[in-house]
Amino acid sequence: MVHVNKRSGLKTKEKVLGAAMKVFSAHGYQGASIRAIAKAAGVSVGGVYLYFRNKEELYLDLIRDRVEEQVLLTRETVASARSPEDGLRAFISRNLEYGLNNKELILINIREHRFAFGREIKRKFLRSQMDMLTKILNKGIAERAFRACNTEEAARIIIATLRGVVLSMVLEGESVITEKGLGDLIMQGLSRVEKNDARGRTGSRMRPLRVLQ
Amino acid sequence: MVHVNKRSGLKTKEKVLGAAMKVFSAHGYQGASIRAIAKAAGVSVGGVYLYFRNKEELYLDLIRDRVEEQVLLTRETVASARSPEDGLRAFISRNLEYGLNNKELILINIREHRFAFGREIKRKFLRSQMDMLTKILNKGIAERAFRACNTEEAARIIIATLRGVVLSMVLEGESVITEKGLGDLIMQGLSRVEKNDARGRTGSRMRPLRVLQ
Amino acid sequence: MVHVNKRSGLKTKEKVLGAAMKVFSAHGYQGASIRAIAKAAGVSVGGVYLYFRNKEELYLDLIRDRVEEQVLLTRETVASARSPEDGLRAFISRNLEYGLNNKELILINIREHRFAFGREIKRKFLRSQMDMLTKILNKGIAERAFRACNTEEAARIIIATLRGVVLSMVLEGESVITEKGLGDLIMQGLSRVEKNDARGRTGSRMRPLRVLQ
Amino acid sequence: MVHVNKRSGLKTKEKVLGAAMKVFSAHGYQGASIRAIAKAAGVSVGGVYLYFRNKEELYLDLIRDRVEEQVLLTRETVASARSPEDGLRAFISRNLEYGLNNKELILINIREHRFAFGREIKRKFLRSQMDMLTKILNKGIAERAFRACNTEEAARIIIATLRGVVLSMVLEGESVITEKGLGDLIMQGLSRVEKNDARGRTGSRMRPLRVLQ
DNA sequence: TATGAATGAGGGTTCATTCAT
DNA sequence: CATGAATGAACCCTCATTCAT
Repeated sequence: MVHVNKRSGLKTKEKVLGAAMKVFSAHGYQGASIRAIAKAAGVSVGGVYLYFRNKEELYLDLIRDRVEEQVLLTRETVASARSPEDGLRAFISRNLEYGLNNKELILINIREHRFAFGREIKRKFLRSQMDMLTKILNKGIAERAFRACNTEEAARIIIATLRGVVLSMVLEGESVITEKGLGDLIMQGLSRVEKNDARGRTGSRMRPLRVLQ
Repeated sequence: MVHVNKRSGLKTKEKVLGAAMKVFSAHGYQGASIRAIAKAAGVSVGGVYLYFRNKEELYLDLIRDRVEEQVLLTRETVASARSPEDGLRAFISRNLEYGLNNKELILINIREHRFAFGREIKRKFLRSQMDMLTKILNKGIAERAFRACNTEEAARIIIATLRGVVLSMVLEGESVITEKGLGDLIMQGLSRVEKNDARGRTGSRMRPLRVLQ
Repeated sequence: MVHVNKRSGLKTKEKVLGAAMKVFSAHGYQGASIRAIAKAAGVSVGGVYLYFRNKEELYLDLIRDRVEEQVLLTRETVASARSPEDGLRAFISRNLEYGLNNKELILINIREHRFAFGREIKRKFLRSQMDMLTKILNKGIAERAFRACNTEEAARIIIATLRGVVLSMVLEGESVITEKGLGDLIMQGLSRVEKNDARGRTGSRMRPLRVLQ
Repeated sequence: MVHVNKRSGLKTKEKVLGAAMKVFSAHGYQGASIRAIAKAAGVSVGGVYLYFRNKEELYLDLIRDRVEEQVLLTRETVASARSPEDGLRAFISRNLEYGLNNKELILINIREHRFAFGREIKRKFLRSQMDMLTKILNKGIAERAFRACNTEEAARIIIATLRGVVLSMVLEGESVITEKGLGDLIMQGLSRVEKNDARGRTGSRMRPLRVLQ
């Protein structure tokens, strides 16, 4: 049962990575025990340490691969878009798809935010996402497909929204939100009134935020 | 024989709750040790167990209080809105404010999602939020202030968006997103084209999501 | 069984120290497990860590106390000697006695020599021994009780001899060597020939040491 | 089917023994890992087990060889001495030399004294040393070169002294002690007074040892 | 012969929980 | 009510040993 195939080394490493993904996402970094990961992988405890120097490195290996893959896929998807709107929809679509296919990773990323060791990877990922998105928005505004707005802010909001939606899907098993509904809301908003009324909104109540301390 | 207000009983419990909030949010559920919480509260280890049966119950007490408070505040805020749009903006505002004032709780809630014991509380909270929001949306559509749409879906998206935005603020120290920018995007969307074109969007590329397995 | 007495804290610490002495000397630093020490002390594993931050500190605490005690006792013993010869015999006597009463410590000290953390303590101990001894020797030579010799070297040899003898007693359960026999040999040597023949020895074969490399 | 000298079998065994000596002496028995020994020997982990059933046996093989060699060398050296005093000096010289050339072994022998498996080897070694020495002493006394004394005790003391001196050299990097100084002290002692005063010493203070328990 | 991936017992250490005081 | 010493299971990690190749 030990000689899965001649490259059993690689096989084991992958088994461990797969199990780690499951266990990390289910119990968090701290809550995940190497024992549990090893058991889930059908490997001995020592076996895990054959391929990863320690728990931290196993965790890092895990997220690094997935994040890089996602960056590449998104870039490629967006590049083949025919128009800014198409690009934005593709961006949304790709992110939703990615989130649904990597639920565990989403959770891990959010839950372990305080770990210095994962920070760098996440920062780079966020920056790459922001870059793609602002490019799309700027192009859309230039082509008069999108209304003028603070593209930095809009990009942030869209990314945050995607994160929130994916999170809902992961945490609550959300099934109501559709790709189209989300795209439509981001494109058209809720308001029924004619566009070009940027002034109008100021009329509504705008309570200042009260942040304690 | 409970001496509720002998100046000591309640006091200690509150000291512990306050300390627990700090420690849980700083180190996560697993990373927080009872010892650390007790020390932060200026109480003995045993003292903690005088008011909470165990770590889990302490955690539950913690989130229950805050969640209930938030539900009440939101309800009240929304109730005093003069129009659906006002109500929606107030809802957004209140949630952002709450998130900023309860960063730790946000994190804890997301990070410890796997705990069966927290599920119920969160479910009730989500339902209450959804109820308020769909009411606002339905009223807005009826009053022809909002365009027709799947209110259930829209409400979910808005709640997810708020969660995502708060998360960005907490995790990345996000400072670009403003309450107005967020409100505007939700109200008007990005598109510059005239409204009343619900059919139009279909023209854009709509890749079906590929979800693995 | 937990409340040995009101100062059970101190009691436990001492139980652990006693057990540690036994286990460390029996199995060496590396070979001694905290589990074994705890068991020998009749204490739980966690109990050990209540009084010592870690294994290293436990070990250090152990040797520090004993070494200091020995230094003081020796100093006192030597101080009350009436003559250099008396002083030397007292020094020898005290060291033998100490060695026999602290067999474990002797072993530990020798066996764990490579540990940086014990070095300082031992160095200070050796220096204090050397100081006392050279003082005795110098005085003896000045008083013409001892023959002229390199006191530094002689002191070293005597200390080494004591260490070797104690070691024999500890390792082989040596019982042939007596305090008197040892003292006599150090005082008079083996030779039957008259003294004042420092030149004579050169006659004997003196092969130079061949140290490899 | 043992292929003793197929240029490989013996070679590997020796490489391992050499590496083991280095690693054992540097880290002690417990601190030495088979992995480290294998690496130092340029051999695979499994390769070690081809020639030694386990760690213990590797250790035993190691000390056995060296000890036997030392016994032979000493015997030979002593045999060629022209007088008892020459023989004693040669014995001392040989032991010092051996100690300096086998520092690791010295340490290992002392540190791992608890191993039942090493006991026998050491016992035989000690007996052989004692035999040689008492023979020299008895002959010296018979020839009236040495003063009358308990030869068993004197031999023990001398062996212990040699062990102590070598230990000092190994542990503290002792460089003060010379072969001549040591020989002189053993031959002549410290005392300046005329010899043939075996009765005299009784005058000095002779505190009885107080051994606890 | 020789390799090195794999195993799992055991190492040091932490921490939720209990309970005598 | 309050304390904190004590417990022991569980954590991460190492390493002697085995065995398919």
